[in-house]
Amino acid sequence: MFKIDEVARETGLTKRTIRYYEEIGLMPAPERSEGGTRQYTQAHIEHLQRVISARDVLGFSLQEIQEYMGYAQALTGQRELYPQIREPERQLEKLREMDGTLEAQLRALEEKVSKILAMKQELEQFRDRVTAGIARIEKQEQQSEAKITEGKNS
Amino acid sequence: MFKIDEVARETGLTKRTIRYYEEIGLMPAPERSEGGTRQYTQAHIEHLQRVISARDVLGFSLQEIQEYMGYAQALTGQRELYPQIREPERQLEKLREMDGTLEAQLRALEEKVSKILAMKQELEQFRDRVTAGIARIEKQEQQSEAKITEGKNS
DNA sequence: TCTAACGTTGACGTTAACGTCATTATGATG
DNA sequence: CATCATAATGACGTTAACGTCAACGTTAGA
Repeated sequence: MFKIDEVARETGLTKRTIRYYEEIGLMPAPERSEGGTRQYTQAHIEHLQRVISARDVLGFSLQEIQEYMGYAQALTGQRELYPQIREPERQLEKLREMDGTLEAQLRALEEKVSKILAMKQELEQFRDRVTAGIARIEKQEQQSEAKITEGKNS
Repeated sequence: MFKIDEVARETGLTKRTIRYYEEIGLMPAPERSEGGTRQYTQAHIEHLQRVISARDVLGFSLQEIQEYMGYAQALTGQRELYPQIREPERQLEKLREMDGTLEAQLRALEEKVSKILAMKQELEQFRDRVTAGIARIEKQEQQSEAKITEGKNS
């Protein structure tokens, strides 16, 4: 059981942000002590770390993260795969909807990866030019040093 | 030569956004007609597309994109690799600084890619569970259909 | 040349994602 | 049990990234 300040230290978020994420439903509300103090578990911390990852890495808005986390929660089994619907027809419908959403998200991720890789290549090319420039100048300096030494020796 | 509305259509940005990007220095100010109308070139459009890519794919803030674009511009040769500095010492210093920044950015990109791939794997696992669920229900429905047919035949 | 459609420049509005008080309650500690 | 660091709540403030509206100038076509 952690208090909010420990969670803040663990995750790097501020206390305000943690409460805010709870407020907008981005994280499950933790249990409270008798007096009302929030008591977090390890699961809350992990949840937050996934949120942070999605926020920073994917640049998702917090709303988008909510959708994403819906699936992630279901995946980790914290929530049932699909709610208790009796009619197989409705179940199928729901599952197919989820399948479609997931496919779309996967495609989006793939596109992001390929775009990032393209940028990475550009940066690498540029870095190569920079390192080549460094080598060139260093060589020139060596040569002028050599000349100075030569001059001394003559 | 394009007018702002065409650029907007090409890039998917709004006119307001295009002017805003110019205002904050995120894109080079285009030439103006005698009357003051902005006249964009193909280069401007390409520039904007790179900005969009960095914004959407990397989730960079516009400020971060400015730094990134600084290097990208240098890379495409639109700006000199490094300004006309005469002293090789200062040149070296500048180049090494760029090298450091580039290395850092490359590491950041690599981390992003690996995190995205991790998320992708999770989503794929989940999708597999969903498709399995779909298959299971479809099979059940087939079986009950078969029973009905059997009942008819008896 | 006249006009409708488009462009420009302010200037204020908006939303997301928090930051920053102030006030009041809680809880571990000597 | 007194006290002092923490926690909670509420409310207002802030910043980035545009949206929107008004007032006015520009341009291309009949």
